[in-house]
Amino acid sequence: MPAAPPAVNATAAALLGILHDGPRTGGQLVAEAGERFGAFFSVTRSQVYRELPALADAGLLKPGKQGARASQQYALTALGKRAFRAWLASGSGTDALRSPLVLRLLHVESLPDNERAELVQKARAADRERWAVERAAVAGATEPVQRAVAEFTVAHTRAMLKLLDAVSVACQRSA
Amino acid sequence: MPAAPPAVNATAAALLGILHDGPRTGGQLVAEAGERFGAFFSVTRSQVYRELPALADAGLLKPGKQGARASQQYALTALGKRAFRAWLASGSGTDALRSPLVLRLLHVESLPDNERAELVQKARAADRERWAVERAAVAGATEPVQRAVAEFTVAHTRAMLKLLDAVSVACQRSA
DNA sequence: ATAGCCATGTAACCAGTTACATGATTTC
DNA sequence: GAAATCATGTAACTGGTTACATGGCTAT
Repeated sequence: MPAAPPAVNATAAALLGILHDGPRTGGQLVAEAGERFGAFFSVTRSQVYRELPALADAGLLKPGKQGARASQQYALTALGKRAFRAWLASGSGTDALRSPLVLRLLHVESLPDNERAELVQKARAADRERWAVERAAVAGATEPVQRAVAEFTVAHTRAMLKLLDAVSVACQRSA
Repeated sequence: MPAAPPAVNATAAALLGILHDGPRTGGQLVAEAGERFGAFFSVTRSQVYRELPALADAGLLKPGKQGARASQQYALTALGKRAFRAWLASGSGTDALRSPLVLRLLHVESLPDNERAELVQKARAADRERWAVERAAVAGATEPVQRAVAEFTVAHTRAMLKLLDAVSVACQRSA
């Protein structure tokens, strides 16, 4: 049997996933990661540019042609494909939510009215916008799994909006 | 006007929040953080033990009595209270979700049947358990804000369960 | 041609995680 | 009283973020 592929982290796996659809350059990966799973998995430019050379060193990617502006194309290798498959199967169960915003909301009653209102309003505006984008993604999804994932992100954002509403109401009442 | 309190990160803020209810030792903080907001904001022991001396150095906490087993009590200072208030108001809008599990689900159709089933099953079992705990928390919540937050976590977990179901169905269909 | 701009890539920093040492407490 | 155990605390490492340098493209 072939040597076990090296273990990769979630960020690297995200990139390997995209590279299944063909070679990409760093900037393209950043953009595509944002589009495809920005709603439930954030990836930053710097992470991408740090991972790519490391993955190439590990033999999971093969550097390809140089593009414009010194951009470097990378292509998936066979080992890279196997590393991705291994990551997929190595399910770490559920993953923890970590939301500073909710933490703030828990203590929001100790804020003066104006600051509290601003906090809630800003969060609500941001989430409303997110929500619209995510609903559009649901409408545009054709594959059933992609559609289900899109619906998940919509549900998540809707839950947050509901929370913000409830907090808003609770504070008015206690005022 | 008084000097601006030092900026703190979300982890530190979580601890400062708890310490509003009285002095605590490191271990107590770990336990209480897990109970109070483990469902939406994870805090690990090591983070706590690194933050506490740093916060004391910054003057946000004041070391108190030594407890059993060399455990050190810390109490909130006036500066600490102001730093917490400042953190509360410095709302960074919405926070990004980062879920390796969803990332896996997106690609789950490329896994062999048995591995796919195991991944989905394990996640489902873990989430079902979480869900039960969270619903109990809703039932036990008396304060309206706390209740709304608890309901948010329930909604989040329910959305994840729904996603897992949908993925499961989609895969059966395509098999 | 040149000035500004924007994509690319780099490096230093900060936060989160994992794995390990230490010593008090409890149990036999 | 000795051994095992478990809470406490520490240290090293990995991953995520922020801030900066560089150089090709574009528009005037």
